[in-house]
Amino acid sequence: MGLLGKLSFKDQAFRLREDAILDATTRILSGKGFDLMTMDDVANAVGISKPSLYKHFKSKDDLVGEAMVRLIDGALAFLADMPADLSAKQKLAALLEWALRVRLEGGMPFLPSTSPQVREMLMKNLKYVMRVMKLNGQIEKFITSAQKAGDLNPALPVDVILFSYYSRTCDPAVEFLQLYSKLGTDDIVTHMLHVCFEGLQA
Amino acid sequence: MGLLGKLSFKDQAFRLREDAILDATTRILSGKGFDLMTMDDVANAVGISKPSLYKHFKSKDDLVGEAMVRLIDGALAFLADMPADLSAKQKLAALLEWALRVRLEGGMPFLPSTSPQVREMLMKNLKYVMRVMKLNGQIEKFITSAQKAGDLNPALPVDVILFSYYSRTCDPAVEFLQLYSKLGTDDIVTHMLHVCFEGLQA
DNA sequence: AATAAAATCTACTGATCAGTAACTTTTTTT
DNA sequence: AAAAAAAGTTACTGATCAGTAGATTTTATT
Repeated sequence: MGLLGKLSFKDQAFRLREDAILDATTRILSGKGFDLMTMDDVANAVGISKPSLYKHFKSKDDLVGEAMVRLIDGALAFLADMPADLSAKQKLAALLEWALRVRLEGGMPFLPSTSPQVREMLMKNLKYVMRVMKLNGQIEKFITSAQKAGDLNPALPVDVILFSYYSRTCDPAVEFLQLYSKLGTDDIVTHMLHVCFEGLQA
Repeated sequence: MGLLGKLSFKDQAFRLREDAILDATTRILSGKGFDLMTMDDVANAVGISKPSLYKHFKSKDDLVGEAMVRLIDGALAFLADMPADLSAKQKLAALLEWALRVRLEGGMPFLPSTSPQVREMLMKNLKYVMRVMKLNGQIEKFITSAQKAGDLNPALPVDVILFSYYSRTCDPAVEFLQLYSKLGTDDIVTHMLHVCFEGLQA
């Protein structure tokens, strides 16, 4: 065991701490957003000093970028594990449900921020950009397949469906229903899926 | 004319400047959001010094509150001017279209922010709260009427429709389509209206 | 056990920002 | 025309924050 065992344990502790930092970051980001989140918030939430964060991440931007990368990796993993026999529309619905449940448990959306500043920051993060392009590619493929299969409206441009779909993954109605209505998680998810695909009309 | 005329002109100049401040605030809020908007930003945009803003508004919160009040007054005025013969669903569609066009011209959404900090700030502004309640009341009335008329899905809770509807007035897909697609304003509006009421399905 | 290296922390720096004090300019009043 | 008041500005204050320097503690090595 000797030397190698001790080194491996130390690496594991480092990674565990890094995960704790990313978990805390995710929670604080979803509650406060990028601009109001401070490095002291994150450090306090983990129970370490702020400069210790810099052992793991070069800067606040780096930290947030990694948290976003982890989130998108989660979505990509979810897609990779999806049963192959689902239709493209069912896959889109399953991913939307996954994203909604992540959010209802305190996670955060993976739509690129509408804030130009945050978007610009994330666009400098190659790891993030590559993952977003991969995820986009997959979702676009589902959309065009579902349009061909007659499950999604073929008269709507792919862009319109893509951006609307992303927007439904972080629909603020979710937060409002959670805060102000008596609906439980399952009902919220069910209604949100319905509104996304069927709209509001009768 | 004498004294009264001069006073009235001075008051008018004061109000013109106040409107210019609110216009600048609206533009900057829609681009940067509340947290990143600074009083210096607003002052520079108007062409006056920062302390001069405090002749009109007590604080940053007061300024932003008034900008939001003005926006909701705009929506209420739009509703008041609506032809009486439109169905409830048509009224909802017309208001959504109005809101989307305001946003496409650089204005900002009137959905209460999902940021707890901004929400809390606005909840302290009685002028704002009263107007939101009035607007909510009217929109809820349209929703229940449209459900009864069979135009909106009666199986969806009013809350779900209300919050989803509000969310569609500030759908981030609009910004993304504006930035990244070749669609013009009218097409964006048309598609967004369609997605809101009919959803994404075929 | 003593020393060196690594890790973590407290205290600090420089930049930013809301709001204010003091100064200057403009307008009004006498 | 001179004085007073009002309006507007420059310069300032205190608080906050990302990131860092130096001090302290912990761990590893001899």
